[in-house]
Amino acid sequence: MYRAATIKQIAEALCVSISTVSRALSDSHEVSAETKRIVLEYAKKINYHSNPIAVSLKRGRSNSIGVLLSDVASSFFSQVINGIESIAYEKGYHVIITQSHDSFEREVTNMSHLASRSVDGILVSMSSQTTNYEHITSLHERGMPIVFFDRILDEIETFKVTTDNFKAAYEATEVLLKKGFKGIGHLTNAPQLSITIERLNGYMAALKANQIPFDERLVFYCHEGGRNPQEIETAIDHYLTKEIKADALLISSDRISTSALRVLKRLGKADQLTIIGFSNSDVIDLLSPGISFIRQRAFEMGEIAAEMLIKLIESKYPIYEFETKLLDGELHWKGKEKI
Amino acid sequence: MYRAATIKQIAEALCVSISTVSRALSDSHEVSAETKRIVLEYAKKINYHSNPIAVSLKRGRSNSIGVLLSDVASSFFSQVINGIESIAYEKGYHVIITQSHDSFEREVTNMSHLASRSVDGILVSMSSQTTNYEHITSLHERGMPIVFFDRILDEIETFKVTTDNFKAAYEATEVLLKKGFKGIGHLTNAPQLSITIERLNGYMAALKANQIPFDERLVFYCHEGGRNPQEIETAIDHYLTKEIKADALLISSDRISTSALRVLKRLGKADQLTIIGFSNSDVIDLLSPGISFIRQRAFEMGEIAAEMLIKLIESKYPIYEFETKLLDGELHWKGKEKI
DNA sequence: CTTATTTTCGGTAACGATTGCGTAGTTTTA
DNA sequence: TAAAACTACGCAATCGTTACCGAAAATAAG
Repeated sequence: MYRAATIKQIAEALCVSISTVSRALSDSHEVSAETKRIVLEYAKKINYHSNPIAVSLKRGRSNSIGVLLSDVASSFFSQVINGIESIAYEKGYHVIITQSHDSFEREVTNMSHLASRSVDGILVSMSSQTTNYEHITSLHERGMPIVFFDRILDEIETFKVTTDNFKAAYEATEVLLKKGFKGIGHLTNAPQLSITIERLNGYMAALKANQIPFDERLVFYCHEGGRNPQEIETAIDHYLTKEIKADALLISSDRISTSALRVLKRLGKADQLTIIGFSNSDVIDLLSPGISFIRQRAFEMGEIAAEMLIKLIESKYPIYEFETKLLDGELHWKGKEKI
Repeated sequence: MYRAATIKQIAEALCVSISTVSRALSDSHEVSAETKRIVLEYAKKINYHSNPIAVSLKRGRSNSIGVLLSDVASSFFSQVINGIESIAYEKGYHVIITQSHDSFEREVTNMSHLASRSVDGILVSMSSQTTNYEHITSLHERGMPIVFFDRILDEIETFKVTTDNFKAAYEATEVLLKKGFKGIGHLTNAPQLSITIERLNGYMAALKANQIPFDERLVFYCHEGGRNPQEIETAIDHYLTKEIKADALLISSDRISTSALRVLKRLGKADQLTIIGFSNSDVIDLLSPGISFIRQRAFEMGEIAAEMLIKLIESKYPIYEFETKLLDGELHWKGKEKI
């Protein structure tokens, strides 16, 4: 088996002490220029690289950050990861990805797994099933740096970054109203998620601003976030019943948007419901019938989250001032006016 | 700052030696049942978790695997990651993701970054720009377990898993021929990639089997893999010229397929070229005009790759028999017949 | 030419866990 | 009852690195 070179080997070969080698390699002023040169030269010759595990043990830091999200195989989250990775790479951190698949149990085990793996900090986007935050608060209280992105948690005071969901949902609803739609349904995610609440509020505010009474039958929650196709079928059936009188839908997630469109197409009723959905799919513009969408600045969100976390990790003094950064969604209207 | 509990603390609290605590925790027979009970109980009480960094240093293994691929924000690769992560999680490994963005330099630096991070093994899908394999062979020769997936490398003898690209391209070409298309173009990736070569061979073999002479003007390589939209524009322009007489395209990647479709739609010539493309997008069925596609078993590929790598890592004896596993692509025909 | 001060380096104790070896104390065997 | 064997535990080295402390040289100050 392959054994890497160590400073001990260098020390023995050059007849100097281990300390001197260590200092020479870290360019300490406590070692002469000549000795440095010799050590560096020999280190390069035998292809020495410091053992990061030993350094981690010594320093109590691993230079890696954990990411906890529901699913990597989603256009939104994979773009976020891309952003996270770009910053982490730049600052010399490793990214360790774990998926909850929106399961509470997996979120809890992943969380403790990451903690026991001594990551220096964790980026979290909540699972939609989570209603108990004990696993996060306890870790946070014991000093683990945590930054929330997308699906954030009000209960914990720290840095957060998410889309301005209120505004995005408000604007989307308003567009639909301006285009003449009367019965705007809101098909959304699990009710406990921050993004669900924010978007619902934006939706309701837009209705109110336009003197449209809120009808709670027009709101449908997908507790499984659209993982279960049956859920979407039920939702669409619901909106297509005569009493509801929905003519447009504001849909709160990528998966639900596309699933809903699929169901409508299969039923041959795609023209009955105009969809505007949150989506970061890179082929959304090619869909037919074209659906309008709100694109989130996912890559940027990943970058900002990673920057916030690294700032938290590397701060010499405890931080008490936290920011919640809101990113604007980009609304793309592709539909027709309601006649 | 948060400090985790250590066996030393347990030892002091219970007035036993560190060795005893360590043995009790690992359920050694050299410690009495009573002592074990006391230690385990106390460990649980103070929420003790062994420090994996210390264990890694001692054991010379980190229980983490590195992944090197071009881009996480792609439906195919994100599904592969999903598969990798599911196996790794199950077997107690961490997954460290790095992206080359198809840049040779990033591939080299990521590779050495992963190696110096002492991952126990690496899963590699080659960058499309890579033509020099020194950074991989040298690491492999020094004993680093490496498994290739998707874009594999013949030069290195190890486990590999990829789609049966020859067969998939052969079948796709044959379907087009059976449907009556005469001028089948092949719009593909960078020429040095294994998948490019295999697919080209499948394409050519299908032509030959149907007595169609091969016309090299019908093959167009996207050296940047479609990252540059201009590349696709040029390609489509090329296929739309009269001399070429292409009426269908076999496209070798997800990004190129959708970009090509976008260009065609913009030109209003989507009906002139029937597309069949490799794609793992989960909304490909909703596109219009509908394009036919070959779906790769991405999740399964990730699972298999991770299993192979962990087998390699945990094998007590050196392995000399390697397998290259080929997964069938799933062909979905959505087009019309050529009149 | 002494006495300070600086430069340069070595010894050694951590970091947290594992493990071979030694050894009391107990039990088994002859 | 004495020798042998076993049980249950402690000591200390080790993994590769860093950092504190001390101490020879080398230089500067008086």
